[in-house]
Amino acid sequence: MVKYRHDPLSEVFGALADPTRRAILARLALGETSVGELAEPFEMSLPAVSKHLGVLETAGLVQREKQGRVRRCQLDGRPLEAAATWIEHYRRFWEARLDSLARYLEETQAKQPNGGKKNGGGKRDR
Amino acid sequence: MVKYRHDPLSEVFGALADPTRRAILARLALGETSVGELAEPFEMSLPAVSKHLGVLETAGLVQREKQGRVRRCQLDGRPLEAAATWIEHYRRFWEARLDSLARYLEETQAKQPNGGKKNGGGKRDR
DNA sequence: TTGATACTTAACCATATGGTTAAATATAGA
DNA sequence: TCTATATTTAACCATATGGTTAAGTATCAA
Repeated sequence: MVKYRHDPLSEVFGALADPTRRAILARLALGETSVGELAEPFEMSLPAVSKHLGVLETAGLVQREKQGRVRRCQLDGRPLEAAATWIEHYRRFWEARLDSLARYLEETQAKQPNGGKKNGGGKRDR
Repeated sequence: MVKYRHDPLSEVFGALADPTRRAILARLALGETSVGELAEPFEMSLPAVSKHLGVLETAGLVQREKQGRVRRCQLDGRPLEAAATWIEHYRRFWEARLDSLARYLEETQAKQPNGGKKNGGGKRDR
């Protein structure tokens, strides 16, 4: 159907949306390794890990470099920056709305000495 | 095949891995709206938007609340926190490795007055 | 009660994703 | 040159995703 030309942000978030790939990044954060070494702790075939590496690579999070018959993989954290920026932006937005709600509640309480309760002494339904 | 019980982090990152859904969150950051209002700017059917909202809702990023025949949708930024924390962790790791590389290069340059070049005056191939 | 409005659910389709095994490729080493 | 090692590519499968249209449900309003 091809709805959008793969945008970088979607690729990065998509790459992070899998526990195996996050584990691979976790391992790679400790230092570079070969594909085989990387695949060893996982209960899946080597081709499966190789595919995950492919996803991480097209997202720009991993670089594979051929050294003899071994491929050394290393983390590239740069694409995480855009992702972090995006998240932080909306997180801040949301927190700002929370803050304004808190301010509103404080003001309401300041004006209504009963503690801000609406419908102060009325009957409650259950 | 069902490989893992949907973990929250994968759901959040998966929800963010689509431009339509990110646009929905962007709209919702400005304040709550109905589903119809939310769907209006998108070139897709209402059911499609409703499905996207479903994805965002199961990721905990959006809450839908029935008010009469209208559904008010609002952003919930809380799940973004875990996502931001995860990303920041690995970003820092990567930056730390960059820093230690930079330190290494500086040290190398300090010891080798030729500017840190290996193979100082030798022939270059190619 | 009847109809319009605001959605959601169902059924369907094409493509993507995540896995498998088997075969291909490239290089190191005997 | 032959063989073992490291990894990718190919072919395949089941399920997930992102979209569609059509039908269903709930509520407001005449």
